[in-house]
Amino acid sequence: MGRSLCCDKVGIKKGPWTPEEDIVLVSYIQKHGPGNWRSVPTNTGLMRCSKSCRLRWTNCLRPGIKRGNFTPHEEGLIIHLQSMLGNKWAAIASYLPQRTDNDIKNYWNTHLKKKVEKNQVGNASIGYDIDRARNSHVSMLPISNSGSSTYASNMENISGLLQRWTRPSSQKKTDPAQNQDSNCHGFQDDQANCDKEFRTSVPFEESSGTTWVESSSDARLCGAQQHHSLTVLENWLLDEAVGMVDVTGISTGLCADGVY
DNA sequence: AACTTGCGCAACCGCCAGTCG
DNA sequence: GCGACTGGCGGTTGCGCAAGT
Repeated sequence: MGRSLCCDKVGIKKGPWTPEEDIVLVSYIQKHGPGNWRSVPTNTGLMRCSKSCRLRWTNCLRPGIKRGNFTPHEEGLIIHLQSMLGNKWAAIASYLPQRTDNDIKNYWNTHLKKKVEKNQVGNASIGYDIDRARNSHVSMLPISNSGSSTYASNMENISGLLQRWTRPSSQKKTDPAQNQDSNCHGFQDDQANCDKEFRTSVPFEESSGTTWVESSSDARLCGAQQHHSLTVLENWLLDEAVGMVDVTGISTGLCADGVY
């Protein structure tokens, strides 16, 4: 159409995100919520295009993302869904709320595609009841609503996740059943795997007091920098919570009601 | 120990659909 | 109805690391 792409603008930074950039982005979204990505670079001072910010958030920083190996159930589900839906990764990802479409796409391209081609994993007997899978996430997934809506981008999901995210740590510790529901997608077999995930709570300062923000810490950040980023981010958040750090004037914290 | 190869995955690119004025 | 614009999606690239030689 002749218009320039956002990423073509002069001064737009590309490449891997730094921990500092992650902090700024997370802080902003904590405060304003995801969405209106166009305003994110402007309001945060990040030298990134809006698309890059959205991608970083949805693929790496948003709460509830599960990292690590795919379980046999997840694997089977992806194969089954791929055979049914084709390369509709966003649609497939809606059945695996802990996984991003990018993760699923990468896993398919690097593992499952070869497996299927070699018939190491048969199409038959995957054993998944798709309706059951869908219903198990009915409160989180927008599948039946609009075709363009996906898990990763759905405001209800984000706010829902953050509502769980902001559960006081004391409640979390004393209510294991609730612990499971947010990050496990309903299959009992997978719950065992979810239980293995190491989870932490990071305190956030909030206008009305301290909110405990929980996140799955197995690998919330991405790539080789993830461990470093995680450490820096958590340390910063801890420091921020006690007023030791002030980065770019952006205060961390959730909206008063804990929802965007 | 040095080099090569393959893999995993974050990030980018380009297109499309939806929305708004 | 139309064009501008934004957000979302799928395909692809390229970097970093681990395994192999």
